[in-house]
Amino acid sequence: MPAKRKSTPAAAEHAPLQLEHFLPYRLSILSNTVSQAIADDYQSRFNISVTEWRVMAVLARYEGLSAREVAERTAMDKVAVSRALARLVAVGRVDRATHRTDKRRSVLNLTDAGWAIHDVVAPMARAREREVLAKLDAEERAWLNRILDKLQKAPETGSGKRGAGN
Amino acid sequence: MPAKRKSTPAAAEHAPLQLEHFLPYRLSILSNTVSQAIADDYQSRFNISVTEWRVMAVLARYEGLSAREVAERTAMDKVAVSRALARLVAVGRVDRATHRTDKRRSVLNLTDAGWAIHDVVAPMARAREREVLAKLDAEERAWLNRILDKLQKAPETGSGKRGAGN
DNA sequence: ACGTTATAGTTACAAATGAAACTAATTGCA
DNA sequence: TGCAATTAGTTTCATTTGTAACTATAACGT
Repeated sequence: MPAKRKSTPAAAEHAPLQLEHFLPYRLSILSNTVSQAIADDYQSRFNISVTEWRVMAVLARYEGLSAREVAERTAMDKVAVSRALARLVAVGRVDRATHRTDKRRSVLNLTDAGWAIHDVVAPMARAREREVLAKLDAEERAWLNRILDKLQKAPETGSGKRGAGN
Repeated sequence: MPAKRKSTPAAAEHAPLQLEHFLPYRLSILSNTVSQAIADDYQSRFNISVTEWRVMAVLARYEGLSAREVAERTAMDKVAVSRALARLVAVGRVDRATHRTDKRRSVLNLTDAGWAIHDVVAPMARAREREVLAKLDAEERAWLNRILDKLQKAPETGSGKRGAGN
């Protein structure tokens, strides 16, 4: 053991992680960068959060969903969905009715105002995605798709919590 | 326009996003799944957060950093680092001294207790990463690396906030 | 030397998030 | 029927996080 250890590139006996090559860390940075870039676009303009936008996005695709179904399709938990919906209904972007035969369930739809926002934000989001993907060539994009599919599959039998983290 | 619109796969005129094919969304899910899987390991056992772990990881690699340098290397903002350090110092996992010539700066190092935890957690984290990567073959892993490098480069000239989101 | 500006880090407050408890309606089944 | 167990959704409370303001020290320009 060296008597005097120099400051900067240290501590080899402990095999420290190199964060910059560590997959979870890199994914986290990338995911945040990309999501933020998109959110910056609409957050200021429409005062809408990522959570809210995701709810609107699924309601645009599937009309008349219940809150639970929204939660499933957004990979958010039901409390987060409940809160997002409360705000969206309050500002008149989503219409909430009660299911005819099951009075526990709500029946959710975008209002005209909701659609109007959707029709601005969705193309913006797509454009941003395109910008990001433009850094890759066609072959790389194909591999990325394939890799994401494989990584998302088979959540390794065990424990734990899942889900989107806005 | 159809007089009666069926409920489920709706609203084509509005070109809604398909979240499940939307890159930012997929990255977010994947990143959270992977980070959570690892965090589950150490969070319960050592009562340590992702933020704290990242700080410890860079201090393991570079001794004597200042808080600002830790922030740079973890891609976290300085407030988050300050808070993580406060806890780490409080529980005796990090030692904080003051820089000789610049009394604003702190000089941070893992304590023995900090190293002990590091030496358990780092191999666990690496093992989890290996589990995730085991879903890919060697070729896919190579592409993934290359793709992540390219995506992380050139944060598209513009605006915005960056950073890791624990 | 001295005031201005910049930098390191912390604190205070508001908003977002997560976990658990809770209400209400529905289902299953004895 | 009638009651225990489920399911949908909300509320409450504690914790976390983000933003801005703040303190202290150092650097810069004259």
